[in-house]
Amino acid sequence: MTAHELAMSLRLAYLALHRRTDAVMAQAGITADQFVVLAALSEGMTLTQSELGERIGSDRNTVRAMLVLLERRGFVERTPQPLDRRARRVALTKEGRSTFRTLWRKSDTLRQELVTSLAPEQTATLVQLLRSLTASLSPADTPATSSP
Amino acid sequence: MTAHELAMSLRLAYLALHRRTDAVMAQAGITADQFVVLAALSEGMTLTQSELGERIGSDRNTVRAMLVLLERRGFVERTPQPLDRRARRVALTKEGRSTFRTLWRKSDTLRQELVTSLAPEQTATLVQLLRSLTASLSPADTPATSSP
DNA sequence: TATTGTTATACTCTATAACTATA
DNA sequence: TATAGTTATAGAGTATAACAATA
Repeated sequence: MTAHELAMSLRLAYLALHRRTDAVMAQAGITADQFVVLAALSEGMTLTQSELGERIGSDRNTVRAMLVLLERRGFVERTPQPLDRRARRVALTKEGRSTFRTLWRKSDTLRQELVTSLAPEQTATLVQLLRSLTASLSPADTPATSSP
Repeated sequence: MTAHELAMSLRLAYLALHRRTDAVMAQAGITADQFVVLAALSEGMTLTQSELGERIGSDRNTVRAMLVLLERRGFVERTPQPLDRRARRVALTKEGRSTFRTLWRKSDTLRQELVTSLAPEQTATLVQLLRSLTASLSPADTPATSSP
């Protein structure tokens, strides 16, 4: 099994999931990526835009573009962070929370489908392997690694 | 381990790989997705645009857009398929093959990095799990499945 | 009738670079 | 000096819909 086959299977799995997610989220006029933002914000605490970007794997410019769209729709709000006035805390609005709950419910079948062919330990294994993959690919690795 | 955590780890792994691939391919002025097209075409036989789309997980309009860009660069050529004159066979040009070989070589380190933290059986397991994931998400599953 | 590919069009995500303001 | 976010800009990938040619 080659690294290239791994790359391709990763691509095909991600794109399939992304399309199916898009199809569900389109009901509310948002995209799969925007749903990822809502989901990240729904997990309790508020985040700065940078922190949000780190969580969802998008850079600050991309994050801003998505937030502007979501703000326009009334799903998120950004308030100045008192402690560090360069930063802005991002949070779901009441409407954002409500919309997210609805979309979460409507995507329930999809999440079930996703793990339907996997035993519980297989899901755990898969997540673990994917995370170690992501760690291997962190940009800081690239330069000739020499640590004493 | 929840389905949502699986979805997120899949997203983060794919995006990390995509970015790293983009960085390598930028040397030749192409994108990670265009490299995927070249790789698919390099595997020997020529494909129709539809077949190509199926392999790389993109729809026919997207495929066309990418092929137009690659054709403009002189990396691929499309010739009428005699047997079915609606279709067009896509193939790498000489320059396309040469460029692909160079890029393949330059992305060697990246592929090594990708599997560096994985034992060989783990890579095989991962590919197998990802494929079964993709299969679970095939769009035909969605409607209330009732087959006699 | 169904399929392959094209045309026209639009939108989101993505990224770079230069900038402001805060730290 | 470095960081958080913005502005301006551009490009790629994506998708939908209507269409032509062919099967």
